[in-house]
Amino acid sequence: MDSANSVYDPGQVEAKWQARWRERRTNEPDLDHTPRPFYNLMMFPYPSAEGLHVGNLFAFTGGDVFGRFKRLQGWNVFEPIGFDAFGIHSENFALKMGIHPAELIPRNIANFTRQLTRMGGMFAWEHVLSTTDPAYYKWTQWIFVQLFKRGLAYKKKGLVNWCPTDKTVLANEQVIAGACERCGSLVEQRVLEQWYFRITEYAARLLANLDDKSKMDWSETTAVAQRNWIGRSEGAEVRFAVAENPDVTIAVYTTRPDTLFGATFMVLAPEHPLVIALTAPDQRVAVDAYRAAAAAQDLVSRKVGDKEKTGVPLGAAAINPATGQPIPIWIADYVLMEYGTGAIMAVPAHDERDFAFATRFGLPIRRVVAGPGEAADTPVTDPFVDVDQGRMVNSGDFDGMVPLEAKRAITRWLELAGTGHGTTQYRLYDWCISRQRYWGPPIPIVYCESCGAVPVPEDQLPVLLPPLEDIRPDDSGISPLARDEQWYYVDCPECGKRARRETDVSDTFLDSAWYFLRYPSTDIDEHPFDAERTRRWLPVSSYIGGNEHAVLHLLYSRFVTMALHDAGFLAFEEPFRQFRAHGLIVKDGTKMSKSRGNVVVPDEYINRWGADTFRTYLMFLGPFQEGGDFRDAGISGPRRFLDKIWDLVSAATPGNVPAGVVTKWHQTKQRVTAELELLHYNTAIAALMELVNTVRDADCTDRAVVSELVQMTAPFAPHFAEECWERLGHSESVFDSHWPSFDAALTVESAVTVAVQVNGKTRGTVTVDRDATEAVVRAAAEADEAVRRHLASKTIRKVVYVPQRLVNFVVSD
RNA sequence: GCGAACGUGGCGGAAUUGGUAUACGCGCAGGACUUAGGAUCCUGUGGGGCAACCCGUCCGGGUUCGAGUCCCGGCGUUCGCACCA
Repeated sequence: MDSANSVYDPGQVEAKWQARWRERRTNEPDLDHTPRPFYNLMMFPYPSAEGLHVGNLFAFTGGDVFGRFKRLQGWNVFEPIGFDAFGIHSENFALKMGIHPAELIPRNIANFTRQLTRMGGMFAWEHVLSTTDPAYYKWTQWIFVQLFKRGLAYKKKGLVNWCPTDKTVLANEQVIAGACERCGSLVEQRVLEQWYFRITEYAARLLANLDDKSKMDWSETTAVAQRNWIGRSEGAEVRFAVAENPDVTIAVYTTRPDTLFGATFMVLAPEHPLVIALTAPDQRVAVDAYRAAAAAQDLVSRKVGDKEKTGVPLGAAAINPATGQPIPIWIADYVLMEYGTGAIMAVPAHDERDFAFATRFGLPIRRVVAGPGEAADTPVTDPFVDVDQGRMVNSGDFDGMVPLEAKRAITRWLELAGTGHGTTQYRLYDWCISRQRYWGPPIPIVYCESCGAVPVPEDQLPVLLPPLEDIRPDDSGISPLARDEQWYYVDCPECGKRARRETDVSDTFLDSAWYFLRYPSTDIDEHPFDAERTRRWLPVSSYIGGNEHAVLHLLYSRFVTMALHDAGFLAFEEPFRQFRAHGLIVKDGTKMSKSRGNVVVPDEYINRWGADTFRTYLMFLGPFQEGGDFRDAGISGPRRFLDKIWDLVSAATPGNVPAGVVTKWHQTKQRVTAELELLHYNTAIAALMELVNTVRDADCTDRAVVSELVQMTAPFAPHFAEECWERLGHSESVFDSHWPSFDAALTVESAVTVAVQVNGKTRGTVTVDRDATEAVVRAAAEADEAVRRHLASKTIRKVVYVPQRLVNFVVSD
């Protein structure tokens, strides 16, 4: 293989450099001393039995290209990887296979490790972690304890989402359109006692930081998704007195206090605590029946919109504080107990749902906003909802105002009258973290009859997951952990009396909400994250991952970081300085997934073409941040590109660079640098291909040009570049060289081609000196034959001249 | 229904502030070298026309000397969220 003319053999080259990187610890930065730390993070995978598919590889390659680029620019890049191996996904698969997850997961991790190594990722394997490792989940439990101590973890009995297939509770975020995100089963409502994290307390800060560019520079699509999820809305809480008993008031939340005069009835959620007391005797039977039906209903039919409205009157009334008139009180399942106050003032004239309800049950409709072309007495056929348009009507002193103005005025009036106040609501719910399953970190709490719920002391962590044989969940709502009596009973850490353990495990999303804090400190046992390492490496410099985690993982990670910041453990409150969402690789028009049966396994492609060609191909097939359709049709293109560079390396000699090549060379360096910074990998590769074409057309074999071509190709084809670099006579890794710099003066071409238009239509081009004057360009343009034809017998009215771009003759007959 | 993104050759996709539409790659056609080539190299490749030229970025309008790009109105695709008051 020392012949200069040898053929590029990816299998051999890749094996050689993977071994050498490991031996020389090429990808292991010195975490304690590096002067220019750059923390390059990508979302760690869940180690499934099927292994990595092309979609996963696309994401990891994109992250790796960025890390390698940064390293060539002189940063000390730390690019860790790990495994998110706890959770229902792993457990269900293990149950299906009849293999214990503790046995199955290490096998899968071994396979993932093989694949991730093979793709040539610049991973710092000495810092690999798995969330299932007691040395890791000890600290997951520690975080729970810290939140508990600060009152941010609490237990409450409440309505929860119960998945009848997975037999566990789900967070609201894990329920998609009323079905389990994982298995698709319809989710039921159950009343259970669960652990929650008080993320709602952070809603305002989580929202505000999204706009603080000094703390976080994120893809706008991701920020938008988080804003929507947090769901801030401004409105007012209004207290309505009950007509039959004015001492009792019912609070409602509305975003439209301006429409107060139009509230013609009130609706309570069926679960509202005042329902029983307010129900008139003759309505008792109907109300009880409705409440029972609502409770039995699954959340899908309860929550999915567009179904016909149902409800029953309580036989009671409330006084509208604006009009002083009594309005009937109803219960209906379209009002949700979890949001606002669980009660609404219904304004059928200006709300779609209230309108549908009023129409169905013949309730009064009172217009209080007249839209364009409407008057105070125009019948309501379609609720008018715009707050920027229209005028208030039938609203006493507020008539004539624009709704937006009336909003403020009526809120002020409510405050003066003492019947309400302006308030802010969030859609975000507290994070339910209890899971009645086996495969997760046990929640570190002990229940003692004398001391209550006691957190397990730090020096007794981790609470090890007992090696149960039968891990199957059941319908009881109690975790399988309760079956291990030896584990279940424990002495109270405070008084020493016999007590029992919490048997729920925590949500997998807690495991992944802090893993980036652990990576730099995996070799340190005393702390979850070493203070000095954390100071040097965090917050994360660049995080690249899928947008499917925009509201789950990314929001939880922000919350945990913020809580640890407030507890004094971290100096920063936002964990990811920069986040970029990559696109999705689809196959035949749909997302690649096992259930759809369209998963493409990368191994066979790597066998045939080599990892470097495959990486380059994946990055070339479309814009990284948009993804694309996977088809293997074009893979030979990137391979030919590498072959051509290989030949150039074999032929490289010191020599002169032709003038035309010099310009292209420097332009390419400028372009590729800018494109990589923006993750525009496909156009960066196109630019490199153009340079190769130019160099070959000019028969240029100059060593300097070829060397820099190799350096710029290195992020995409790392093993290939290392081999070329060695063949060019270097003994150090190409990644310890430098990123090519360009000379701006040399990117400028001396001659420019200017388009010549007549009435905006291009009729020809002229090539002129770069600094040619307008007169010279115009003369050259007019000399062009085709242009002359179009100017003949016309009058030139105007000439538009854009230097170095075009000259346009505006003519008429 | 609400929100976001998008619509360019046979295909994947390029196109600073509006300024030569189709870069780069695949595919295809012709040629060279070859016993052979699914290897490599060269040439061509948006549609129509012998040509001058005409038509072309989902459709219809508009602004402009000039629109893939900006504005208005449609149609279509994809992805989120879905009775949140």
